[in-house]
Amino acid sequence: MAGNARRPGVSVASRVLDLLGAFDSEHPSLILSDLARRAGLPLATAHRLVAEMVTWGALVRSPSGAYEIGLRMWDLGLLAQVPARLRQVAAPFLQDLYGATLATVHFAVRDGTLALYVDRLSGSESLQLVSRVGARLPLHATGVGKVLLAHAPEPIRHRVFAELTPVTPYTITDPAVLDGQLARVRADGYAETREEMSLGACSLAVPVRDREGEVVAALGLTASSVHRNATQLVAALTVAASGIRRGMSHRMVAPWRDHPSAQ
Amino acid sequence: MAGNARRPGVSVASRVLDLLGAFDSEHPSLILSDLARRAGLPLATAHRLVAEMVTWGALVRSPSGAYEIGLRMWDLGLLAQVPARLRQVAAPFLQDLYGATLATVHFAVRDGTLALYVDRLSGSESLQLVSRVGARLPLHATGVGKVLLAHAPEPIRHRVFAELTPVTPYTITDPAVLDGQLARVRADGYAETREEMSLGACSLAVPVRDREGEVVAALGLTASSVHRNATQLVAALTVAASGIRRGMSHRMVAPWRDHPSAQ
DNA sequence: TGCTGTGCTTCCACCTACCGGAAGGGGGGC
DNA sequence: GCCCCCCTTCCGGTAGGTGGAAGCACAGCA
Repeated sequence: MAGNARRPGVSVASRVLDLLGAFDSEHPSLILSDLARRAGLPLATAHRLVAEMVTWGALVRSPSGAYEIGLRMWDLGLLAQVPARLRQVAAPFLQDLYGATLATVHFAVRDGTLALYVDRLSGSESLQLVSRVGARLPLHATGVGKVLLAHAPEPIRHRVFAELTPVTPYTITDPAVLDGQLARVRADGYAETREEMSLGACSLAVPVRDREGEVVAALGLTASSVHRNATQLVAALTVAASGIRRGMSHRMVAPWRDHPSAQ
Repeated sequence: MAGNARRPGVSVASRVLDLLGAFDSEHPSLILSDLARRAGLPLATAHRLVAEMVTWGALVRSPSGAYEIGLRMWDLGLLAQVPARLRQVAAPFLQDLYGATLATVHFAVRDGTLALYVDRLSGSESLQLVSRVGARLPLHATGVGKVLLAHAPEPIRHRVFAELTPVTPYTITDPAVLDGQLARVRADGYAETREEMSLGACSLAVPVRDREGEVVAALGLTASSVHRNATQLVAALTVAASGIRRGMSHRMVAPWRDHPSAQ
C-alpha cells in the first residue's frame, strides 16, 4: 500500500539542505507546497523535514503560515569567516568614509565571476541603487567589480570576458575596451564606472590588500557624480583601504588556537 | 563485525542541524573531531555528513583543515525576515544618526530575555564595546535593553527580574530601582545607562514602534558621556525612530521567539 | 447550506540508505 | 625511529525514512 519509491542517490542530508536552498532573495517566504516543489521533494517528506527544522530554529512559520529562514540561521550566517572577519576590520573605516563623503560606500569580494557585496552604507538621502548586502553583481559593470576583475586570476577573467552582458546602454561590452580599462586600473590603482550598472550612478573603487599584498576585497563609492573631485575621493578611498589592510594584520587566515585543557 | 548501534530517536535531519549548531561565536572554526564531539556524533558519521555539507556549501574547509560556516549559510542568514526587514528600513537612519553624533549607534530587538543586536555602527575613533551584530546582551544593563524591557510583556519582565546579574559595579541589581527606571522609561520615552554594561560607557535609547504603535525595536547611542547634551541626543534618536516607523509596512515583524531556548 | 478547490497533516508497511566500529593512512613532534 | 593524533574508507545489518493516499480545515462561491 504505502507506496515507497525512495528516489535513489538523494541523501537525507541533502534533502534538508535542498529545503534551505529553496529560499533565495526573491523567495524569502514560502508556503509548504512551494517549498516542497522548489526543493524537489514530495509534500509529505517536506512536511516532516520542515517540522524538524522549525523545532530546531532553522525555519520559522510566519503568521500567514508561510515558512521563512529563522533567527538561528541568521546567527549561524554571521559566523561565516570570510565576510565576518573582513567586515569586522573594515566596518569602522567604511563609517569614516561615509562620514567624509556622504556617498554610498561599497565593500565587496569576488565570488567566482561575480562581485559579492559584503557591506554597504548609505544614508537616507543617498541614491537608490541595486546593491544590497549579500547581492552578487557583474564584475564588468561595477566599480568594485572592475577592481576585483583586474586582479583576478586569468581563468576568471577569461570566463567574464566571454559574456559581457549589457546592463545599461553604457555598460562596457567590448572586450578590448574593458581590457584597456583593467590595465589602467592596475596601473593607476583605482577603477571608475559611469552609469554602467545604474543610470545616473557613477563610482570609484580601489583594491584592499592583505598583509601579503594580495587583493582580497574592493572598496568603492557611488554617487550621481564622482568624477569632479575624483582625486580627493580616490585619496579618501586609499586611506581607508590602507587602514583596513593594517587592521587585517596576521590573523586573517585561521590561526590555530585553543586549548590543551581536556583529556 | 560492523558494529551498528544506531542511537534511536535521533533523525538524520537533526544530526545535520546539530552539526551546524556546534558552531557558535566562540567556536567559529572547528576541526572534525571537535565538531563531532560537540554535535554528539561518532566521528565516522560526522565525517560523512560534513562532506555533504561542504559539497553543498553550508560549510567550508579552511586552509588549516578546520571547518567553518560557508558563504552559502551567510546568504541564507541574510534572508531571515525579522532582522532583514528591520535593518533594511533602519539602516539609512542609523547612518544619519551616526553622521550627526559620531557616537556608536545600536539597533536591537528583544529575543526572549535578551537584547539581540541587529545592527551596530561605530567609527574607528569610537569606544571599544562588547556589542557586536548578532550579540545578545542582558536587558537590564543596556540602554536598548531597558527600552525593550520596559515594553516587554509581564512574563518576560518577571523572568528578567528574577535574575539581575551584575556586569559592572554599577549594574542595577535592585528590582525596585529597576522597576522605577522602567516606569520613567515609559513616561519619558527614553532610557539611559551609566557604566552598567561597560566601564566608561554611557548610553541613551528610545523605542522604535511599528505602524500599530507596538514597540518592535530600540535605537541607542553609546559614548563615554552622553548625559551632558542628553536633550539633543534624545531628540536626534526620536527623529530617527520616527523615520524608521514611517518606513515600516504593516505586518513587518514576526512574533518573538519567547521560548526558553534550550541549548 | 452544500459544493469545490487548495493546502496542510497524519498514517503506516515496505525496504534502502544510513550507521558506526574498526582498520588503514598520513603527518608532525620528540 | 616511534608514538600520537587526526582523518578517511569500508561494509554487513537494520532501523529510520519514505511517500501515496486518506482525512482535515478553511475559504470562496452559488
